[in-house]
Amino acid sequence: MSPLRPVSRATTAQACAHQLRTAILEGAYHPGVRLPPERTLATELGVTRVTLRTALTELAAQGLVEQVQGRGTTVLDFRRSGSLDLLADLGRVSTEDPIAVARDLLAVRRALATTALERIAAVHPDPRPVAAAAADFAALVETGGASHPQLAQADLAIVAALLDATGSTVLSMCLRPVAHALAVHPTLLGAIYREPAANVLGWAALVSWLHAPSTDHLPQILQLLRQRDTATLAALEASR
Amino acid sequence: MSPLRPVSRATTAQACAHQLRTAILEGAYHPGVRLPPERTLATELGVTRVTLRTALTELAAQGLVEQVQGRGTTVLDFRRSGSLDLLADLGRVSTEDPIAVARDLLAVRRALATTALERIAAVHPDPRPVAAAAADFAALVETGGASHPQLAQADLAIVAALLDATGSTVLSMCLRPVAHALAVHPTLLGAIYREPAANVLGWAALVSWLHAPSTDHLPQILQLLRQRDTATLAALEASR
DNA sequence: TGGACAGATTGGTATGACCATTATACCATC
DNA sequence: GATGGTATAATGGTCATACCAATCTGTCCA
Repeated sequence: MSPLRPVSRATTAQACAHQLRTAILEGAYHPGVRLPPERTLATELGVTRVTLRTALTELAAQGLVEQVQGRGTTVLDFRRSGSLDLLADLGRVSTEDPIAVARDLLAVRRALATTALERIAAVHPDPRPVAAAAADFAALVETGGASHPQLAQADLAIVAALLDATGSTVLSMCLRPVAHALAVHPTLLGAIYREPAANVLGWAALVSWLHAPSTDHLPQILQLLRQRDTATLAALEASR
Repeated sequence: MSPLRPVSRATTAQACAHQLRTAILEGAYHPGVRLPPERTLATELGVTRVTLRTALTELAAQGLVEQVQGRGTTVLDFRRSGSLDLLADLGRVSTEDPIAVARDLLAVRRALATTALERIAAVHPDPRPVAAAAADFAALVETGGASHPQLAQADLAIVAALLDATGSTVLSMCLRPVAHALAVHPTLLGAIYREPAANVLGWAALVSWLHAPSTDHLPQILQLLRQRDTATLAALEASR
């Protein structure tokens, strides 16, 4: 695998959106307060009003602000109306306890994974895509030089294959942002891939189950998952 | 509760976004294909390019399209990158089996509710906000004249109170859009509120558990939840 | 007290222009 | 034949300015 990644070319509007988003998530603007008028914000950020509005439209789509003509732009409570994409930013925000965020992300992932596996046991899908993705992950670990983000990327690919196997649009859309948030959580990756060989074993167990999925053997898989999550959290707590 | 709701005043850009969004969800534009150029779309929709761009920015934020300068606007696979807000639209889309969507929404809700209740059992939060919301719901049912959307609204309020009780930002953000999607699912409401008294009893059981939350009695609550979900699905299947 | 009106504030839309990136075809070089 | 450079067109990103539309606020008057 090449060590090169596509360079990221954020537009001006996305830079504005990023700055405003972190400001809101950090609590610089509390829910209910009004943002400065667009004309003011635009000059403060050194962009045109059109560009700023592009950024604000993005924030509105993410449920961070609400715009109404004549009144202004109001900050919303992202706990109530925020999009799940924000989970990825939540780990970086100083107002949230990163370990609590990690704990809840793991718990949600486990809950949804349980549902996904029950679904798989009911439909008996083709296990090969998942097996292939798991093999990629194992190969990546074997080489040894893979960075944590690279491992996370390969991990996400397995999850994606697993979700495709369920054939459920709803499950895919729910679980994927959670997995992504885990993969970009700043302090979590080290704990998750502390012992990559264990991750490989975990996936291997899942893949072998996948070849003859039954709800009978499901508890063992889930037990393994829970053990790994608690171990991850313990490592996280220890490194605090 | 007043029967009046704030009137919706969609802007021109939101109308454009709505039209494009349903077109994509319906499959008029498949993932990977390019949308017509902005200048063309704008004239077709009878709006300025600025307004159209506002709509496209919203779609991009929802993970439906990707814009890159010089190349064009590409349709994405919303199963892979779509925001959870789209779940609410998914029930209306003809390409998805509404009953399958309902089944998965209920399953996800149950899985996340389980996690939330485990969390509540650990922290013993103040049960009064949830009890108050449940009382509102019961009162609404008692009057008899409440419409299904009104009941759904009151139901959402209970879920919101429950999520606030967990104190978990992640859980709130994950479960709320699912609950909202259930509340606006076109064919589901009738099945859910077929026997509103049963809903009241279910919430009452939850509230009483909430006063002395323990993981020991949790399975009974969850069993009740599962029974109600299967009954709802059965009613849905029967009315097909 | 309450309603009507005027003005200021603020977000929404329209025009027109120009910049930056991408894709494509063509050509020169090796 | 493959590689790399270059011109050109297509397309999204940004800018500047103006005006429309909804909301808020204060004032005045009945």
